[in-house]
Amino acid sequence: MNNSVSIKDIAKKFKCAPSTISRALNDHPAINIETRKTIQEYALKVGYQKNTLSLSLLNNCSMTLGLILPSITHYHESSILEGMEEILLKSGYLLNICVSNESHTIEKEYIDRLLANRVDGLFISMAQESYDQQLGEHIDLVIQRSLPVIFIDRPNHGVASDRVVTDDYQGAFMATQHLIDMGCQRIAHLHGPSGISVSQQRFLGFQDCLLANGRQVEGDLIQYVHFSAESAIQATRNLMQSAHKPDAIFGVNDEVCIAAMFVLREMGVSVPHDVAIVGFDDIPLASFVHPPLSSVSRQSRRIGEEAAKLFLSKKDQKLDPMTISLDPKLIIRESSLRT
Amino acid sequence: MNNSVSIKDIAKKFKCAPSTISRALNDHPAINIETRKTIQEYALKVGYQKNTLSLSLLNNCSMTLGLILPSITHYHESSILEGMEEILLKSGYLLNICVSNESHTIEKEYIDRLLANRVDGLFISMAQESYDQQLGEHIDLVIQRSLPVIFIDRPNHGVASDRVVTDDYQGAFMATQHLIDMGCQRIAHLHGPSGISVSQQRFLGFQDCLLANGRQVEGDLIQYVHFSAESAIQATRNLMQSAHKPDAIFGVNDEVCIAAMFVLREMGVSVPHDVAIVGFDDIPLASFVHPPLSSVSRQSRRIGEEAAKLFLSKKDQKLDPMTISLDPKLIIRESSLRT
DNA sequence: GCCTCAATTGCAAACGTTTGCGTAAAATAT
DNA sequence: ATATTTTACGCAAACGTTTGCAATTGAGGC
Repeated sequence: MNNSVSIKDIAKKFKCAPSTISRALNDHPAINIETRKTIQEYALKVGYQKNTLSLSLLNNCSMTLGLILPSITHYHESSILEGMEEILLKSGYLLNICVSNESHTIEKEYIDRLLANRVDGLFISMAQESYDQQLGEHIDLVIQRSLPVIFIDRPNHGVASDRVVTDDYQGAFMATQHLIDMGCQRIAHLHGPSGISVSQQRFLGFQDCLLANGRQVEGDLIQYVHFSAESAIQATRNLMQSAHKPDAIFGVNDEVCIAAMFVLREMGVSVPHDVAIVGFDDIPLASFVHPPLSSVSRQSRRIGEEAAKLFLSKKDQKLDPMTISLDPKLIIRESSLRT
Repeated sequence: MNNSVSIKDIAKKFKCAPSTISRALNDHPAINIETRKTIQEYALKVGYQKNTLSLSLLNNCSMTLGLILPSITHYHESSILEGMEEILLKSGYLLNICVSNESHTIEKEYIDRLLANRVDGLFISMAQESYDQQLGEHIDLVIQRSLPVIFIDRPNHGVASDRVVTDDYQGAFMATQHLIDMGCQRIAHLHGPSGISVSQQRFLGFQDCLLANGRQVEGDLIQYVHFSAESAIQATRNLMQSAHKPDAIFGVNDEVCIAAMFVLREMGVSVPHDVAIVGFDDIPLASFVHPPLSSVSRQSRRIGEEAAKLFLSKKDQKLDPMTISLDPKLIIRESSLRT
């Protein structure tokens, strides 16, 4: 069944000790240069491949990391993964990917498996269930074992921890201010799932910007959605059917905004003339929908890169918990441009 | 640095042999029921976590699989991953994710690492570089070690192997036939990167459908693009600036079609009236662009599920190489509906 | 011929866990 | 009281690799 050849096998062929083979393959100078070459050539020929598992066991270091995400199908999440991969590739690590599907149970299960496999570190964006119910003990346990844990996007409650995030608050503030600058009077918000940090921060930035401009958040201009386009359909209809129609919408992400634009078009409402729109994430298609969607870019790929770099530096030296907050950029396109 | 407690540590506390602890934790009946409980409670208290690495070494089975993809940011790829995860979660496996970025060098490097970590199986969608240059030896080597390898989307050249794919040919045929049925006379194709199976199959389906309807592929109606929206901008302009303008476009994926619609709108060309459009993949946003995009759905998530299931069944019993081909579904929306 | 030194290679332990087999003690049967 | 079974646990090997230390060999100096 398994054809893999071990150092012991090679040792038998050469009638010598495994230690000699090991040294020869690692080019140890104590081994005769010709012996080395012969052994190396033979190893190549028979396709010897080092078994890292034994080393992991010996050195207590598996060169493997874990990444737990609530989902992976959104551009933001998969970009994080790609950024992370790019850095880790150079450093010799492998990445275990785990999709929690926002479930606390699954998240716990994955953490168990990752710990059992002795990953050297853990990147995690907490499941909504864990976050809502403040179920962080399973993660605290990990941290207590002095295993590096780096939070992505969604922080752990209370506990000081390493984090890489975009400043969602600032991004939302910028987006809202832009809509105000465009002369919008009644700015609605498609609010993400409650309990999730990202939703909360974006709402807060939205709210504080209104207050800073001497306005109030009006309850009937807030509609809750999930992160999917579908969920924004009814929400947008609700907004437009109320007595107090909005003349702008700030959405929790681009998908819900594109869905909103779809509904507005159906209703004969013009974007940006009647309703201006700004989204969040700046997905690649944002430039190509009609009208092109203004959006807050959160440098998704860089989040992954920075998280990976943070792990690498924490591995080398003991550092206090830190938060890396990336600046969002407002990309203005037609959907919010009023002349 | 490492706080993890081992069976040996527990054995010392209880002044007994490690084997006793092992058996107690595994609820072996040979161990006194009360001893068992005491040990189990203690293990729980000190947070004992089984070290799977030692077992992997012992049993030659790591309960870890590898997934190598050219990229992960497209909906199709991340959906495959999610489908795979769902099945593997139940079976106790972990998944190592590797993004080759279409590079042969990186792909080889990742395969090396995965082999060194003794993954129990490998899912791979070959990098374009490997595919173009017929560089498959690194993968053949893996198969020779009787390590299960399952190809996703892009098959290995020649060699009989396990595959899970969508029938791209059939999907393209259906899409083209639909455009013909809608009365389109000059159907253009935004052709994906050459050398990639997916591009080739879709072109072949397109071509054969034209032939089956007594038509020919016309060279100036074929434009090459990458899988990104950006790459379709110029390609679409080229199509529309030629003397022989198309009245329909079949695109290699939805992104290029949405970009094409963007260009057509700029040029004042009406979709579907002047140009009908059908894409491929049926990404979630396809329903929400204007006009809603007709597209061939390829059940991305199911590809991942079937691949995972195929691995599980191959693990249990020796099976001949097989190809699982999933039927594509044509989803007709406004972008191709001519009345 | 003896001592020293360098050049090579081997030995054994270690990482954490499981498991077949052996063994001691206790319980039961005769 | 002896023989037999049952109960409960320990021993040691195994997985593959590295590494400090010991050991062997040969050459060279005297």
